[in-house]
Amino acid sequence: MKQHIAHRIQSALQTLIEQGQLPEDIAPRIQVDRTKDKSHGDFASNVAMMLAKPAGKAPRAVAEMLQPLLTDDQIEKIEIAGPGFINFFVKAEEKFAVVNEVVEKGEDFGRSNAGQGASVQVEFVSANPTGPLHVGHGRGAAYGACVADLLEAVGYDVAREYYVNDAGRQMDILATSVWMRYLDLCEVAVTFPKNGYQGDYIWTTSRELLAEHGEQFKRSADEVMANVPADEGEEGGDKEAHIDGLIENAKALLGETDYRIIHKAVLDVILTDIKEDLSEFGIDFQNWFSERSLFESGLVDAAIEKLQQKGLVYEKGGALWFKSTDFGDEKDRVVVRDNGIKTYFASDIAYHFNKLERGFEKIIDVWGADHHGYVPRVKAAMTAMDTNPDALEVLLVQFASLFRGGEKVAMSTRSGQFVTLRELREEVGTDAARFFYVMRKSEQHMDFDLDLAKSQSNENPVYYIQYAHARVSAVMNQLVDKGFIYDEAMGLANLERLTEEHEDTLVTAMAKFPETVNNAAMNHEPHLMVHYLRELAHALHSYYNAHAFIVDEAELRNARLVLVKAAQQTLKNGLKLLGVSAPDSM
RNA sequence: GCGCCCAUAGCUCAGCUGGAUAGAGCACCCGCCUUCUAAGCGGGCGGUCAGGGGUUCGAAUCCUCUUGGGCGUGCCA
Repeated sequence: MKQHIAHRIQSALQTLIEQGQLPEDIAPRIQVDRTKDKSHGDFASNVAMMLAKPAGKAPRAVAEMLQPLLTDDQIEKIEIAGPGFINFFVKAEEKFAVVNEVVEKGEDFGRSNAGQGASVQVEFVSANPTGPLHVGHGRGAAYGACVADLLEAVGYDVAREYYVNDAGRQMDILATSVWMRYLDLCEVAVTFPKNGYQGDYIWTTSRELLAEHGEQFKRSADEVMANVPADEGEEGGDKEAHIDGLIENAKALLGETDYRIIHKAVLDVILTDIKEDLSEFGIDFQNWFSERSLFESGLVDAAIEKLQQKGLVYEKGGALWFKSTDFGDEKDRVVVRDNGIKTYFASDIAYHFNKLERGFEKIIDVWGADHHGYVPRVKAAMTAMDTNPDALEVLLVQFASLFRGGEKVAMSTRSGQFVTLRELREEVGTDAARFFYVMRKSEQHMDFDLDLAKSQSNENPVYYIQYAHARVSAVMNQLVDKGFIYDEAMGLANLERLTEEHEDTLVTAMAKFPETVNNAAMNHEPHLMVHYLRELAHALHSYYNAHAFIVDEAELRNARLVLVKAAQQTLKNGLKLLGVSAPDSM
């Protein structure tokens, strides 16, 4: 409808230009908006005001020239109001046509082909596999999932990917932590390093290793501790040097093969847990991309080599630097450290190059906002690698703080003192968690109120929307109890019987759904869907309170029922996009 | 210091790419269940859109400065 009106205005302007009533060189952006106030009709355009100056006429005069040219069989009336707005009142039968559309399309209502099948990769969560996901990861997970689902709904070919940081020092610390626990189980007298990973999953893995491999990895305490610098807390101790010493010994004593078994064992345990956790959270990835695979397949070396050939790499202080300043970064960045270890950034160069090599037209990375400084250097690398940096869009998600009883829940990743995503789901439920995480604009800091998310009351916004959905189901049950049979065809044939104000409001809200999906998808803003659904639910609740649906007269009854069922379907489709269930009873 | 983000009702936040009288929810006050679920509905209270300047028919929205917060600024990931 919006586009239809825009076209009408376009052709009306053309006519006026041909008649010489408007200068030829005007090319306004035709803007048609939904009105906020019903007295302003259904749609309004500001073209007259935009054209006032170039046309050398008063806005209202321009509007009056346009008005007679805009009449249409879908428009009830056109008014000129305020400073020069042209207000369009759409005919009721046009407005109610959306009910037919919803009935026809069902769960596809709201979907479109705006993306035209373009392939998009959305990479999100990508938390280091060094432990279970915690609530901090939850927001990125929920947000990324919604962005991906929304893009899919508007016709993009979406691939969800989790980048597994399974290479590097943190993983070595993890593997060594497991080994130390394993040694403890073997009754070797070793002290667990201060910088090691705590947590049950470390013990679990070490027990599994012992069960499966016996004492294959057992070494004496003297061997394990040989030449290892003192740990923190001891005299002259340094926890970093200490753990690095242990890692070195672990690799030397166990050999590549056995060390890898432990490394892989703990990685498998953690990844399995993360996958299960996310799946229960309603999020499934098409691909889990291993950072290690980038090294093993030589892609990291190839990327560095490519930069070298282009003269974009130099050596300084024993390290290898990438001249990212040539591409707008603040300073050059190290890709290979003086100890020969490649940086995380080096694998990221290869990774982003590889993403585009795989044929994605657009790649989206969802990162924590604390990584925002990282964006320029990745884009610089993409340019240097002869790939288009504009193909990458980085979406930043601010942290969420948990509040319980009005108090901020203190969290630190140190020594397992954090609330896990699983605990959160168990405490507030998946629906509330998904909903709360995307309720706020992603780049906004947010306070996650546990008590509110948990509360089974009117204070909880999730229930408000779910309740509206359930209510319609309750009405349909009631219908059967009263001995009526729902007749959809009769309802659709009698939509003109729906003349109440509440019915107009409801149907108008429903008509906004497709554009809301499109808006939320294109702008990567799932919170728009949250706000929309609240509005739709409100329209339904108000209608419910004002009018009985199950009336004696069959035509009116079925017309009302088909309307509320369409509203229910719309609520369901919207909730689905947020990963929230649509219950039939509560 | 430099860079990025943010500031709207008592609280938590919307405000679509510049539009008409700045909106919700919660909290608070007043009403509505013999009628389809009251996890609901209706009404009320509540604002110098952080502050100054600018752009124009029109600014919460765009530009600029100030103030006040958050984050980043590693041969960490």
